[in-house]
Amino acid sequence: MTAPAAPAKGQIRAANRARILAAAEQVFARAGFNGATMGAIAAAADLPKANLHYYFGSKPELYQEVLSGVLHDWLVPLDGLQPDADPRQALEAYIRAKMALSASRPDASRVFANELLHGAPVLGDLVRTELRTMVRRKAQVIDGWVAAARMAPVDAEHLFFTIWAATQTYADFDVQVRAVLGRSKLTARDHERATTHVVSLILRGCGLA
Amino acid sequence: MTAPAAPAKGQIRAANRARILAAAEQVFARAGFNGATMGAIAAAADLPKANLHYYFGSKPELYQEVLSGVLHDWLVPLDGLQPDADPRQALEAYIRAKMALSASRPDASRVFANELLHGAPVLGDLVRTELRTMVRRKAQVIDGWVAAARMAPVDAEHLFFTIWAATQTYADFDVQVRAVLGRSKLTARDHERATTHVVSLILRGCGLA
DNA sequence: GTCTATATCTGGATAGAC
DNA sequence: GTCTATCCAGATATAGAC
Repeated sequence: MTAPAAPAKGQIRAANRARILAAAEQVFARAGFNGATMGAIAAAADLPKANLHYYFGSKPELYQEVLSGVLHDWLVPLDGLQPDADPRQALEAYIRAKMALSASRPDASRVFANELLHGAPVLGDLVRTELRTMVRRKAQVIDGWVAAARMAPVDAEHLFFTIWAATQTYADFDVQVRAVLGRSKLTARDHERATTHVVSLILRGCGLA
Repeated sequence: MTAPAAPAKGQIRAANRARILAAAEQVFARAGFNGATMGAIAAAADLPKANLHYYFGSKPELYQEVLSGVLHDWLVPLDGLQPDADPRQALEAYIRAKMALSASRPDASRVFANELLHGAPVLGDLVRTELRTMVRRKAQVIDGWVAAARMAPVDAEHLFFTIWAATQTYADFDVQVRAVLGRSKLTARDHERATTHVVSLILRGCGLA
C-alpha cells in the first residue's frame, strides 16, 4: 500500500541498496572507514544522505555489510582446491582466480585490506571463525599433497599467506606497482605479465614447475 | 637566552620530536590518518596537545615526517643487492632483513601500507622518484644475474613486488595470520617458521634452491 | 618554551515536511 | 518512501597566560 506501484515491491529497494553498497565500496576503499563520509557515499550513489541512513541505519552498519560481502566473495575460489585434483592445475587456477579478482575488483580488496590493517575491529570474529575454518580445511588438502610427495614440502598455511599477499598487492598497492613500472594505469598486458610471474614463481617454489 | 639552561640547547627539542614521532607512528598505524587524533598522539607521547602543533605545525605535516622516515628505513636493505654478490646469499639476506623489519617495526610497515592503500596522497612523488629509481637500479642487478644464468628467468620488478608483499603481510595483516594460526600473539618461533617458509619458497621459485 | 582554555569547522544522525 | 534543514558531538588549531 505504501510502496510505489510500478515495479514489484522489493525491486527499487534492492536496486537502491545495491547502488549504495557499490558506492560505499568505492569510497571506503579510497578513504578508509574514518576518511569516508556519508556525504561522499551519497554523492557517489547519487542519492541524498538521509536515504543511506534510511536503508542502512548507520555508517558502521553500512560498512559491515560491504565487508561481509567482500569476505564471502573472497573465499569462493578456495573451493577449487580438492584432494583429488592435480596440485599443479589446482594451485595455478587458484592463483589465477585471485589475480583476476585483484584486477576486476580492486576496491573490494582494498576495503578488506584496510579492515585487516587496522586490526579487523568489525570483521574480527568472522575472520577467526569462518576464514580460519575454511583455510585449515584447505591446508589439509595441501598437507595431503605434500605427504604424497606430489609437491615440495611447503607449509600450507604460510603458502596461503604468500599467495594472498602476492596476488592482492596488485590491487591494494597498485600505486606502488604503477610507480615502479612507470605506468599511469595498468594495462591488460601488465596484468598478464604479473599473473605469469606470480604463477610461475609460486609453482616453481612449490616444486611444481 | 630563551632555551632552558641545563641540557645542550637542541637536546630536549630533539628528544621531544622523537617521542612525538614514535607515538605518531603507533597511532597512525592503528587508526590510519583520519582515525588518528592529535589528542591520541599527545596522550601516547605523554605531552599536551598544543606541543604537537608547536613542534610539527599541523597533523598532515607530522604525518608526512613519519612517512618519509619509514620510506627511508625501508629502502636501506636493498643496498645488499650488489652485482658481484652471490644471488642466493644476497636474496636470502634481503628477504631475512625484510622479515626482521616486519617483526621489529610492524607499525612502520602499517603506516606505509595505509598510505599506499589510499593512493599515496602525500608520499606519491617520493614513490614515483626515489623508490622507482632505487628499484630500477636493483632490478638491473637481478636482470644481470638472470642474463648470466645464475638464477631462473624471473621478472625482476615483479619479484620485488612479491618479496615485499610476502614479507610485509606478516606486519600489515598480522590479525589475519594470527586468526588462521590460532595465536593471540606471534611468537619468535612463529616468525622463524614464517621466515624459513618465505625464504625457501622464493629461493626455490628463483631456481636457487 | 610550555600548556590551558576556547574558537571554529566538519560530519554523523534525525526531525519533520512532502 | 523521499528529502531538506538542523542539531550536536568531536576534532583541529590557536590565543594568550605562565
